[in-house]
Amino acid sequence: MTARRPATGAAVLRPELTEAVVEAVLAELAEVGYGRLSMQRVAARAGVGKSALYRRWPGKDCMVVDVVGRFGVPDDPAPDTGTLAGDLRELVGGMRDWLDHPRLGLVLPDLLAEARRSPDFAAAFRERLAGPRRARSRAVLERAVARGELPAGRAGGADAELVVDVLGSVPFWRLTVHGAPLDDDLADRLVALVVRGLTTG
Amino acid sequence: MTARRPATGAAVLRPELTEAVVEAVLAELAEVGYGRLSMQRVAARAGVGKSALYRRWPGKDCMVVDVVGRFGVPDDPAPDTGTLAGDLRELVGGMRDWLDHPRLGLVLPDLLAEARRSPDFAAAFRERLAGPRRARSRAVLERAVARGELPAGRAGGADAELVVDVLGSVPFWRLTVHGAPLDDDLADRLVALVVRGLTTG
Amino acid sequence: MTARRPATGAAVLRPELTEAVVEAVLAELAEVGYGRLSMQRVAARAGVGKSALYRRWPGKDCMVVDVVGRFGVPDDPAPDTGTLAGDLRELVGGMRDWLDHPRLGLVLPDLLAEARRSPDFAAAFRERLAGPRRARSRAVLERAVARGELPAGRAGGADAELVVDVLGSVPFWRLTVHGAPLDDDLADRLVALVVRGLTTG
Amino acid sequence: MTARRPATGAAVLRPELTEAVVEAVLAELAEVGYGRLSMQRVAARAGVGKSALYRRWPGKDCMVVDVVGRFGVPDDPAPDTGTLAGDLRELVGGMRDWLDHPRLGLVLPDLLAEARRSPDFAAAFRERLAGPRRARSRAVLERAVARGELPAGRAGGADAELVVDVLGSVPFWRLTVHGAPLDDDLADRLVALVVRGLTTG
DNA sequence: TTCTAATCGAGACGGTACGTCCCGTCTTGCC
DNA sequence: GGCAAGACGGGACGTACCGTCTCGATTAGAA
Repeated sequence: MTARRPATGAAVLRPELTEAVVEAVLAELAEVGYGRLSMQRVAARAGVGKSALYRRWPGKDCMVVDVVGRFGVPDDPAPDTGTLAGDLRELVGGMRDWLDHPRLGLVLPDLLAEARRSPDFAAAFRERLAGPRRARSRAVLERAVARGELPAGRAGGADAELVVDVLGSVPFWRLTVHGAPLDDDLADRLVALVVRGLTTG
Repeated sequence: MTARRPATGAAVLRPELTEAVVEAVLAELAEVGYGRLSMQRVAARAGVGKSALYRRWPGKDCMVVDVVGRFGVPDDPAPDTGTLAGDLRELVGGMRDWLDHPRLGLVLPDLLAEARRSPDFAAAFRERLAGPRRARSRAVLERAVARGELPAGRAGGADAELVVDVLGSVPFWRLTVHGAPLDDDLADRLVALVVRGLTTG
Repeated sequence: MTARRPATGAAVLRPELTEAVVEAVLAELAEVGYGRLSMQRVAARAGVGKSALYRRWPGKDCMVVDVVGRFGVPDDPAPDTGTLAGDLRELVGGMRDWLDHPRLGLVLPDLLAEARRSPDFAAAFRERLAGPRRARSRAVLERAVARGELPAGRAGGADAELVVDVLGSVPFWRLTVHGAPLDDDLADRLVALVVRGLTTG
Repeated sequence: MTARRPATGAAVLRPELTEAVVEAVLAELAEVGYGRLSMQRVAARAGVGKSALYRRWPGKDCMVVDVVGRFGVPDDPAPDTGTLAGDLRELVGGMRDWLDHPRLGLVLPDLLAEARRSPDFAAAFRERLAGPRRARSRAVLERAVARGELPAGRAGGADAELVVDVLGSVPFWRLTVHGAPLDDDLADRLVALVVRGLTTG
């Protein structure tokens, strides 16, 4: 589920071709989705031969995971606005924007569907895409405990896990089931609900 | 205003064949998913000709939506355990069991992915599958308001919408992203989080 | 290879439907030919149900042979102009006109092709179509012998057989291989050639 | 001005596959004829994929014309026995043998029928099959004129055209309408008839 | 510099599925 | 029982891709 490396230094896969292919894969994914993505069309769109694709990846699955993996992880560190609510708002907003991205947004549901069936795919997905985002959310919660905003017991363990899921799943669900991204009002209400849920009782 | 009768002669689609096809579609969906589902395999599995399929549905998309729609709506009414927490636990558990169903569970992510791209598909999905489930959740919240467990202002409007999303999306997210269904402990914690979020502040 | 007759007199095949079907068969044959003729289209064109066709004939082959047989035999007797050359001109002209008929002309090559493969078809073809025309030609030759225009020995036996073939095959060949009917000049030359061939030596 | 070479890379249609397909087409044509010839059966019989067929020809029509065209032209030059009658006997015998060929013989009527309806087909048929054979017949007649056996005026123009038709059409007609090839006696009589027709008057 | 080995495009290869059309049979309900 | 309407299983059509494989041309490191 990852890119091949050349065996010896004799002739190296030309990186500009790889880039062209990556661009083409993203464009095709956005337009027709994973299921209807065709290696032939990707190759044609990138202006390369089919063999250039199969030389880099063993198949469609791996190619897509690898390509999407290159663009899924946010480069910036976890938000730090000084308050839990502020940080959560940032997280939810970031998730929403990622999902609504004109290129990547349409792809995530495809990947989830594929992951539900293929364990390899699921593992790659968790490692490359879900994992890094979850780590950012955890960091926010831990910082809130450190600041004393949250009781350590509740936010540190299973509840943290749960909140991480809520922050990821609700923006996804709104976009997919309702066909429109989570608006600012609902995002604020979601953050407020979670904060109240974590800090009371 | 009744169902249209043919002018003369009978030639009605034989219902036992429709049932056989529906069974075959579910089985194929569970095994290979929507993307790799093949009409000819469905026909062969059901022991019918391909034309029997195309006589009933104009294509793969419609067939799958229709077939899944027949099994997506729970027959039983909204749970009524007497307490909001109890009702929510029922809802979350029902959602989890539906998603984890050996036949339907594997299909939902496929449908979401398809819905994200095709507006027709999305509309059918919302009407046949998402809508009825959301109505059940709303009924639970309204009953809690009627019982005085929830303040009317909060549970009636946008917050209710939000909670309905949380109840649906988290079980889905656990199963899809983590590859394992929401366990009882997490389900309880989710319900508790939501109840605290709704009743405090 | 012939039409079915009703077993008993209880309910009789309605003759006006038969006529409509025959018309439709001829029209379809002229337009698309035997190979691409479809029972469905014939039934639709005739405004009847498919079962009306299969109730009258066991299949496509028989239906076409029967229909064409109804129109292939010239009603008028063998020509009698008083001279062999005149009679032959009439025969060749009649053959040419029949082959060039807007409805039947396009069908004969289809029937020949079918006959080459199916002995039943060939027998029906010979009996219904080829036989009557050959009889007319033979009558002309016999009359020429009776008039003393031809020596009995030559025109009576194998040579007559041969001439009958020449008179039928050449107009067919011109039309089919050259795509244009035998013109008057060539028809005259053909007759002259045959007459010289028969009367000299 | 040589054959065009591909810009880069090879990927040339493998000739041994073409040969296998040609063999399969001939075999299927002989067995079931043009109308019932099926591309998938041809492919299966040749042991190739269907796409190998469509890569070579755009459809059934073209494939059959091309395949038959490869085998329709006699390699040997026009016969030259020294006498007109001898040459004509050779021509008629050759035509009869070609039509009675276990593979090609059954196909010609199919082709004629198709040609009668499709001008493209007819043109291909005339160019590839009929044309070369007619040229051979014409050469024989011209040689007879050169030898002084025939008067130039008669054999050179329209009468030659006619004789060429007679020589082709009669063997075809016997085989197709009577179901049996022209026997030697009738062939001799036909030649005699034509020679008398050409040399007298 | 020459040799050599891998990459490059192009595309043929055997397959599989698509959705459409038609086959000949069979069933149903009206006349 | 004739009849229309049309569902039924089957099968061929021509198209689009799949993943593999084979070409000749190009290119770049190792000898």
